[in-house]
Amino acid sequence: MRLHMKENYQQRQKERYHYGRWENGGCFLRPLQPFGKGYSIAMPPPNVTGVLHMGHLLNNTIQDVLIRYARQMGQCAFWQPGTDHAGISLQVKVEKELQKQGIFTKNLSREECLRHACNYRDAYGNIILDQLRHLGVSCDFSKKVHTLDPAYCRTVLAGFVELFRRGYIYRGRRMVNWCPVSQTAISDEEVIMEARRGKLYRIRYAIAELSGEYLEVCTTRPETIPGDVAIAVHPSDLRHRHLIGKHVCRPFPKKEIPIIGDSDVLQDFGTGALKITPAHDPVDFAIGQRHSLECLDILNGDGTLNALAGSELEGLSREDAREKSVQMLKNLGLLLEEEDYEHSVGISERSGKPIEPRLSDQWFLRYPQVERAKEVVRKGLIQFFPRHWEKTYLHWLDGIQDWCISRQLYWGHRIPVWYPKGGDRTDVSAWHVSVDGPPDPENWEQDEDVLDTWFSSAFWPMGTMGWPDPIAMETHHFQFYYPTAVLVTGPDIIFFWVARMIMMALEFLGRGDGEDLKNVIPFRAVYFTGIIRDSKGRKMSKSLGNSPEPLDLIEKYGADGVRFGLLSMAPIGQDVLFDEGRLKQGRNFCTKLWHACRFRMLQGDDFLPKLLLPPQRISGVDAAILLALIQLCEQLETALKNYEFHSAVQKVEHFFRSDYCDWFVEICKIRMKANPSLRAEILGVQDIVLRQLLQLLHPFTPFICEELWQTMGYGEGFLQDVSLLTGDGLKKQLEGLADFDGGTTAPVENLRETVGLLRALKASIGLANCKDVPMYCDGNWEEAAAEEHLFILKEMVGFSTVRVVNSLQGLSTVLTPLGTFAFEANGSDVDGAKEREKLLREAEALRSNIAANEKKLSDVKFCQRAPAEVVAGAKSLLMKNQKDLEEIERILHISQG
RNA sequence: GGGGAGUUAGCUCAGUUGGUUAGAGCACCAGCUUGACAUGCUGGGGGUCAUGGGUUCGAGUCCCGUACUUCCCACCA
Repeated sequence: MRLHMKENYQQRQKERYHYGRWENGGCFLRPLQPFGKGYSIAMPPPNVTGVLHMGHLLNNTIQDVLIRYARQMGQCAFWQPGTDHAGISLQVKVEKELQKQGIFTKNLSREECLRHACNYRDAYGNIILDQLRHLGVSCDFSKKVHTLDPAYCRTVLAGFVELFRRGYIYRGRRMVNWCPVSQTAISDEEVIMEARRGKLYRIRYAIAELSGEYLEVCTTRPETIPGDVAIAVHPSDLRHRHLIGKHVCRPFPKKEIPIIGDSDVLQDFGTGALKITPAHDPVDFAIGQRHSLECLDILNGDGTLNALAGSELEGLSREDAREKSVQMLKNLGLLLEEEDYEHSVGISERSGKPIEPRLSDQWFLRYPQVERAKEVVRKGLIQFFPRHWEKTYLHWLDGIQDWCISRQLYWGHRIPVWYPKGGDRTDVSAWHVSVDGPPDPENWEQDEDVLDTWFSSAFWPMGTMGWPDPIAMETHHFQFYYPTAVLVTGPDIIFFWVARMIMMALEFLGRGDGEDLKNVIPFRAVYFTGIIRDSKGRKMSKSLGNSPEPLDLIEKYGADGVRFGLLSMAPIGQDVLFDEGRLKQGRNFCTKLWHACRFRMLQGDDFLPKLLLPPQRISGVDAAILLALIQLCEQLETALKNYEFHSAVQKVEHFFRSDYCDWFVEICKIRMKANPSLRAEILGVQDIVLRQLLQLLHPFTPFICEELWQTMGYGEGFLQDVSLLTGDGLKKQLEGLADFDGGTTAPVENLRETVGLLRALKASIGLANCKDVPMYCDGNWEEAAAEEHLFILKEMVGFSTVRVVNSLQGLSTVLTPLGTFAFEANGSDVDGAKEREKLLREAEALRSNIAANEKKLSDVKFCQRAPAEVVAGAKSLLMKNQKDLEEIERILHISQG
């Protein structure tokens, strides 16, 4: 009969309830009066256009774990949330949206465009943060910062102005990556090289001075022929060098162009001759510069060909123009061959279309503080977890190129540079560069470009804390909370973001060395999460449809379950193969935790542990579980210190399930039944464990812990505010409260091992469910230990009595740390033959181990060179094996009769 | 082309400075409605630690080579 109705934990209902309580209770607020030590994390601001994905869940779970743990450890914890205006990404989305309504932004003024974009941002911008609430994030929403907030804009512009003044920012006409779809320049990091299948065309140009002779050239881009201004060959190329100085006829538009010699041309590629289109290829551009060649730009901003390409190609897209020019070459008899050719093409990360190298006027940043940025990481001032990302970081900084920071968009921080109205824009001395603009704006025109989104993000940790405004820095407690403790992000933005934040902080917050640097760096550690992939290892993406909906998962498994599951599958240093089964395990863990607490409560209110009184003397299984608990605390401290969340979660789950529930609680039931007077003491120990467990688990599964903390009555107020004892602290506390036998747990371990061995024996001979069978022994067991634990053994294993007999012959026998025991088999092994075989195998294994160990110990080198404890270990193992073997031989001898 | 990471049970991964007989979870098989929990319990099978050398008394662990996987960077028209 069941005493109680089945009951289950109403997970999502409780989660919603507690999140509301926390927010209303101000749990997440940055402490008003900072005290002690500050611990802050700046959340990587999600894009306002973003959709919550699995990466956000993992990333924010980790940050939440860290910030909650810091709170428990009594630190002033502040988690700064925010959103990123998302530059191109938002502008593209707004324009698509407007197009549906028949509105085209090219017909609108900049102000009107901005208004639409702001509306869009305001409508969708907070969705993702709101979604994150379901996960239980404890960031201080009242301090939320958006990258286009007025205050943050001042940060960004001040950064620009100062970098300009210091000579790091300049304007120049350079070859940049042009996205013809978004019609803006993009940075090198936003270009993804992709292998694309195309054709390599072998074509020939007639040599003007030598009628009937041709120079052959290979190209993948025949549509750029109108932009050709020369053909280059290697000056020492015997096939071609006599042609240098002569000319070829460009077929369309018809023109004679020179043949030049340049050693950048690869002799062994294609025909060894390279057509030079300086406006549309970086290598060609460089060659063109060297030879003072004209730059013939035949493309419009949208990627179509312009009038310079000639009337036949003008207006065509790049793709159409390629087809057309191939046809034209064919017609002219100049196309010799086309072969399939796979080569890598630069693709715009945003539009997915090939970028176009384009010469244009742009703003560039020469990175400041490159060497010191390397140094702070190399010297461990900023620690990377996992460490190997250091190499990627350092390598990138080694080959760093100037960064094109201007974008031809309206959505973003507009470049704070003004030119005299109608004046010459190239005259730098006439420019006005300031955060607030010129006092007489009517006489000036502001630069049209905006800054790359990542430029604004580079100031995130300092900007959110008020930099550079001294008053704002004061109110944000910059001194107290900066630098942030840790940055939690993906390794894919190590260049985009991590490196740039470090350089900006070093540039602006001080130039000191040594100790000073500790207050300058933007974060003391960077934890790189893995990228979440599907079970087949593919990146999760919308197009593949392999990404589960995060909110559905939270509905299904609860926020606690999702958090626990995600952490358990996220080992340090590797990508995460997503497995929904883990989330289920997470939920199951929570359910079991709830039931374990429920069991405690069902023992009666009179024992409800307001005071947590342990027994006067703690020993035996009580001491063992408490020691394991202390050890668990220590393991968690280490794991969290090293950002080993995977290991933390695994350790706590193992302790709870295996040590506490399956072993300790089951024994408690037996002890309480056998000796009701021990009830209060036993439950007291359970309370100590459960209370500590709820605290330990709070960072990982905050909701259920809060719920149980309240129902169990373990403390007043919010769980997060109760200071968490370290393993050492807990040990001291226990020693202070009771006579705590923290000594050897060997007897309990022996008991546990014996239980396991006897259960296995019973199962293997078909007695798993028989509890009324006698257990036999022939008198050689360690009675003292057995007596103390006999009733536990009886119930845990399931036997009626111990029958001492003269011989174990014909019985199924097993060696245990507490002695040799036997059962009378049921059906499958009536004469004990099966177990005898097992014993024979065991004896065999023991003999070979003994032989190996004897050999080892007789080896003089081993005894001399191995450490003493290893030698001693081998000796004691040898002895144990010999003893076990003797015992088995004795049993086998007896049982063979 | 340069660099990183990896290869341990069917799957996902642990495995501390080299030291007893290599672990966990999932999956699988068998048994169990047991007074918290079947979202559970008990038991079980399953690994030549990718491969070839080397160092060592001793190698999953350290060194060198090879193969494969994967990521990043650069890029030849």
